[in-house]
This record gives sequence, C-alpha cells and structure tokens, in this order.
Amino acid sequence: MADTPNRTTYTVESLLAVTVQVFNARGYDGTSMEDLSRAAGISKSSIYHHVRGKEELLRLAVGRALDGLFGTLDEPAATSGRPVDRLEHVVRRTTEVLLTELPYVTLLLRVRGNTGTEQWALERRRDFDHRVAELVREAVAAGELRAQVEPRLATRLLFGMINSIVEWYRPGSPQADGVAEAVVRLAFDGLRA
Amino acid sequence: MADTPNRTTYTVESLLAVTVQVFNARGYDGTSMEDLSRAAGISKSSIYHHVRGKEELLRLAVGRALDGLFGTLDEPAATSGRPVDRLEHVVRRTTEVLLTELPYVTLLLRVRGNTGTEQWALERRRDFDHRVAELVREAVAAGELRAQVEPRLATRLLFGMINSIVEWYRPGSPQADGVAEAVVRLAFDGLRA
DNA sequence: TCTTGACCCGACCGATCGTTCGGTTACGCT
DNA sequence: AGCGTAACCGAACGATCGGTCGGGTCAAGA
Repeated sequence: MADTPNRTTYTVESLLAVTVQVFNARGYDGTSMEDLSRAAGISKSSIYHHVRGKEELLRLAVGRALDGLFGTLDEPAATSGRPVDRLEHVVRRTTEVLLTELPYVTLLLRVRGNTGTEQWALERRRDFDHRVAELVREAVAAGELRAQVEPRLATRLLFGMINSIVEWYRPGSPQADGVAEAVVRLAFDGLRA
Repeated sequence: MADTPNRTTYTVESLLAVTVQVFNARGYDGTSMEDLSRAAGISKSSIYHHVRGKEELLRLAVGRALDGLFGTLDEPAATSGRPVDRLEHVVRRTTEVLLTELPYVTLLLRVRGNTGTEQWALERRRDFDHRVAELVREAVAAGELRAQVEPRLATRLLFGMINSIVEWYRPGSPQADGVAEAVVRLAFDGLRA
C-alpha cells in the first residue's frame, strides 16, 4: 500500500537526493533544469511531475537540513544540566547532524537570499544562531567559559568552524567520526600544548 | 599625469569595487550584467569598455584577494622564529587581511569551480592551505601544539573559523579590531574558563 | 478488455542571459 | 579650432533560461 518501491522510478525523495548533489557542485543559480534532468536521467519536463519547480527543490532540501539542526536543540542533554555541558552537547550533535545530512546542510549554508525561499532559510538560520548564542551567554554568566570573548562573537566563530566542515568533508573519509570530537576539543581547549 | 581622477567616470578599479559588492549580495551566477549596470549607474555595454566581460571582473576580484592572503606568508614574522609563533602571526595577519579586503576575500571564498577562472582560484586557495598546514605540522613536531588533533584537520577547522568571518562582519561594526585578537585567543587557548 | 492514473517524453514558450555593434558625447592635447 | 580617443549609449544578437503543453507508455484494478 504505502509503497511497492519501483527501483527504476523516481520519488520526490530520490529526486531530491540527486538534485542536492548537483546544486552543491554547481551552485543553485549555476544549475539549470537541464543539468538536473541530465543528472537524474529523466527529461526536464518529467521533473515537473514530481515537484512544482526549481525553487521547491531548494525549499525541500534546506527544510530538511533545518529540521535536523533544530532537532538537536530539543534533545534532553541540550535542555538541562550545566550550561557549558549543554553547549558542548549542542556543538557535538550539530556537528554530527551536519555530517549525516551533509549535502542538505551544505546547500543550506550557501543560500544567499535572492528568492523568498532563500530568505526564509536565512531567517531560520538566524533563529538557530540566536538560541545557541543564548547558551553561550548562560555559560559565561555561570563562569564556565572564559569571559574575555564576547558571547555573540564566540558563537559566530564557533559555528563558523563547524559549518566550514562542509567545504572539505566527504563521507567515508579517514577519521570520519573523529571530526566531532576534534571540533569539541579545539573549541573548548584550543590548539596550544 | 598618472591620473587626474575624474569623479564622474569609472576606472577598472572603481568599477570592480561596485561589482564585487553586487556579486557578494546576489552571488556570481545570480548577478546579471544588467544588475551590474544598474548598480554602477552606467549602461550594460559600457561595462565592456572597461573589462572583457563578466568573468574578467571575477578574475580581477579574486586575484586581489589571493595576493593579499599570500602576502602574509612572506612577511618576516611568518618565515623565522618558533613555528607556533609563525603560525600565530599568519593566523592574525590572515584575519586582518580578510577584514581589510573583506569584499574581495568574501567573493574568493564563495567560488565553486564552474568556470576556468573559478578553478584557478580554487587551486591557489589549496596552495595557501597547504603552506599553512605545513606550519601546523612543524609546530606539532616541535611540541608547541597539542598532538591529539591531526594537523590537516586542525588547519581546516582553524581556517574555517577565520573564513567564516565574512559571513557576518561589516566594516565599522563594534569591537572591530578585537576580532583578530579573539580569533587568535579562541584558536590557541579555547573557550573553557 | 477497458479504464485509470502514475510516470515520462519531445517540442515549444516568453523571458532573460552575456555579449556585440554602430554610433554619440565629452574632454585633453596641440 | 580641430583632432583623437576614452567613456558611454540604445538596440539587437544567438543562446539558454525556467517552465508549459499535449500526448505517449505501462501496470494495476474492475
């Protein structure tokens, strides 16, 4: 009933997976519908059988990324305990989500705000950042983080570091699951011996 | 002789300044020559009097950014002394160059590799990263940096943090010159109190 | 066997893309 | 004053853009 998955046919989900790869390789604006049809192996017009258009593909993709990221903020370890531990949990889990949903998060992070969908994505990203910055602020207030660095600035640098992972990480690369640990260690303890 | 700068007329340099702003706001692919002509206040065809085309504007812009970044590697403080001090100098100066040449570096960091010019830019960026990674390796070998984090990974995270500044920094913002110091402190000593 | 609907296609649409062209204006130089 | 040329313009180019259209194919249900 639900689905007798025909291997040779596309669902919105499987089409989205192909699409996001192409978007990431060529950029959203740099990708034509013909590029997509070639990558998917179906005609341009067939894509419109599954989705309303190019922008809907973008909306579905970045929505998925945002759901994953916001999910980490609602996990138990992120809502109770010492602020610094809750922050560490969010940092670690955000990194993990970024790695498991890599192509979708990659696309999200490259959105610039040209269309309505892109502006919506930017807005939700700002919400996320603000909620994390609040965590940093609490941890500083509790004396659990060094006070010299301003919370907003520290949050930005911290997530700048995390988000930059999409620029080089490829699944199946060596020390794959060591990445989240390295991020946490570098962020909280620094490089110096 | 050299120039009696007519205020009302464009040079390649002044046209480039306008162009880079638009490229950063809308993305390179998302920017049409008409967008540029509107922002510059001259006709589309007039742009071709100054440059060969859209791609040349991109090449000039990212070239300027690359020259600034590579320049830091050749400064005296980056070529002699303890590896960890040379690294700290490169980190600090790279951040400063990023801030002073902000729009050009921003554009450089968003290049995806669709055209020949973009691929050339990516190549030179990789060269830069490799030279910094070598510095990190030397510092680890000298026991001046904690050994747990692999040099290549640490370099990537470090410059991911630095490069992310272009996503939010705006000239004239508060604690402007504190940014480079915050980066150095966070990178080498971490967040934890 | 006939119908239905999911899935896909080639052909085509108006709009916009980066670029070119022929020609005009304005200013520095002699 | 007259000339050369840097700076600029409107109009148009072929190509490609995102999207539409009418119809074809095929498996499942009646």
